[in-house]
Amino acid sequence: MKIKEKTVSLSTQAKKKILEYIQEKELKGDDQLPPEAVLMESMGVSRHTVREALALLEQERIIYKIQGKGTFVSIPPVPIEGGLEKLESITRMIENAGYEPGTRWLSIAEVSPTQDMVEKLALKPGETVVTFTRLRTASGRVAAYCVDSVRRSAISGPVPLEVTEESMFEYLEEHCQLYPAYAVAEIVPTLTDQRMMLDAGMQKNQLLLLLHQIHYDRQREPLIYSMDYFNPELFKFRVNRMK
Amino acid sequence: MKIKEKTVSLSTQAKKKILEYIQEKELKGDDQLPPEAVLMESMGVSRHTVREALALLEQERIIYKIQGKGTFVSIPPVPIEGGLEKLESITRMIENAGYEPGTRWLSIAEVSPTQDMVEKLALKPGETVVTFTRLRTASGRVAAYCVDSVRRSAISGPVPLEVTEESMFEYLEEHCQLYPAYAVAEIVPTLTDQRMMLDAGMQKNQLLLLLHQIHYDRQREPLIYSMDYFNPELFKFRVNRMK
DNA sequence: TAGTGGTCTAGACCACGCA
DNA sequence: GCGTGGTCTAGACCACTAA
Repeated sequence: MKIKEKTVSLSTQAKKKILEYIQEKELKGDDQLPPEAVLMESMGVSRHTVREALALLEQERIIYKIQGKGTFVSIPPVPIEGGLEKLESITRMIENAGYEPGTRWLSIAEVSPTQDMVEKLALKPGETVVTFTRLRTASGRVAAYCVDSVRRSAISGPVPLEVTEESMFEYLEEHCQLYPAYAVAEIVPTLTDQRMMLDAGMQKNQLLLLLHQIHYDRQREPLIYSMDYFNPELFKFRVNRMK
Repeated sequence: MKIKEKTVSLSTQAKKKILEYIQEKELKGDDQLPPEAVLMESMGVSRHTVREALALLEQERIIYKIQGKGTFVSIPPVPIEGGLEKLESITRMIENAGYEPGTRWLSIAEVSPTQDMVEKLALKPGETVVTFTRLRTASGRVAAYCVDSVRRSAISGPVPLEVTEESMFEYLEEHCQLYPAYAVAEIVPTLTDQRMMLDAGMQKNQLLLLLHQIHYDRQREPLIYSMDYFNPELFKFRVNRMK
């Protein structure tokens, strides 16, 4: 049996070659790359393809261009780390921070939506939601208190008693055919509330960062309403801001 | 005297035409746009140009594409509001929130940098920084406590006694030829500290959102080290997260 | 004026979704 | 199999920078 061949586009290959070139020549910040015409020839591809490769590198801030002057290597020539603007599962966030992700399930229940949920998820009158409440841990320490809700109709069959997937995204993709593509997150500084203190044994008045998110699919359909309370002692939240 | 003619690219014109088409036909969410071949013909441009126009619209999430099916209008067909990932001056943020921006200057002083500043701004040994401390107000209410530092050598002449520009960015661009292009922001939930309570008359233990930012120019040179403490009662901090 | 990146054209073939 | 968007080529002219 053959594994599906992934054909890599020429522009992606070209991008890789340019990166290797930077490595080989040990180019540092503000060093100039060869002009597009030279890259075309040396890689045997068209200018369009070269420019696509350069566009990818520019997006990752590995290079920058100045019209009339040339293309240059950014300083330092390593990509900056991803920030919050990149949508990732909490599992991945915990892994990226260098911890071992864990989950303690607190409850899965079908409940009436709040007014805010009705609006944000565009629920029909009388429609209920299923709410998943979990405590996420990072190498054993309390990392986040997560409350995620999806419309009842998204889940076929009875409300599950347990979910084995570590990541909520994985569960929703595999069992509900929900494919979140982007999210709008509101960031709110907050303190532990009564419920969390009981559920998770957290301290009173501990500072938390609430990520109040609505996840949407490619067609901008709202899928998930989530309230994730993060422990700021374990996570740094970064955002890369561009003009 | 003639004002500089701004030639608008064909792809930008094409983008505008497509937007007008959506308006005219009153296309709603998930409605299909004409295929690229038709757009080429009706607008009299090449496929490349059409695709550039569509790429711009896709970036703004006004449309989405599915290979093999077509191009569709997003629901709702309005661009989502900008979030934190878009770098803006605090002045603009206050204006966008619908308030009247104001500034109370607290101090401008040449000081020794902290160790963190030396690292983040890549300061030479012995180099000092100039720190601007301001209280920003929104229609009279306390909006943010801002502490911005730049390397001493960036400011020609003596340390200014006052700055008239409302926006720090404007001041730095016009007087120091510093052009911030992007910033890396760390988001930290925090409480009012002693200094702020004295300076700004804030309450003890009031929740704040600290945006700890380093601003860089196009060449990735660090320019500004800033610590902005925002009043979360006045601002919602949004981040648009993409997969 | 020479050299660079920015925009645009015309045409080709490929990969995917669907009937 | 057809129609869609995705990728790629070859070639042209424009706009900006610096000598």
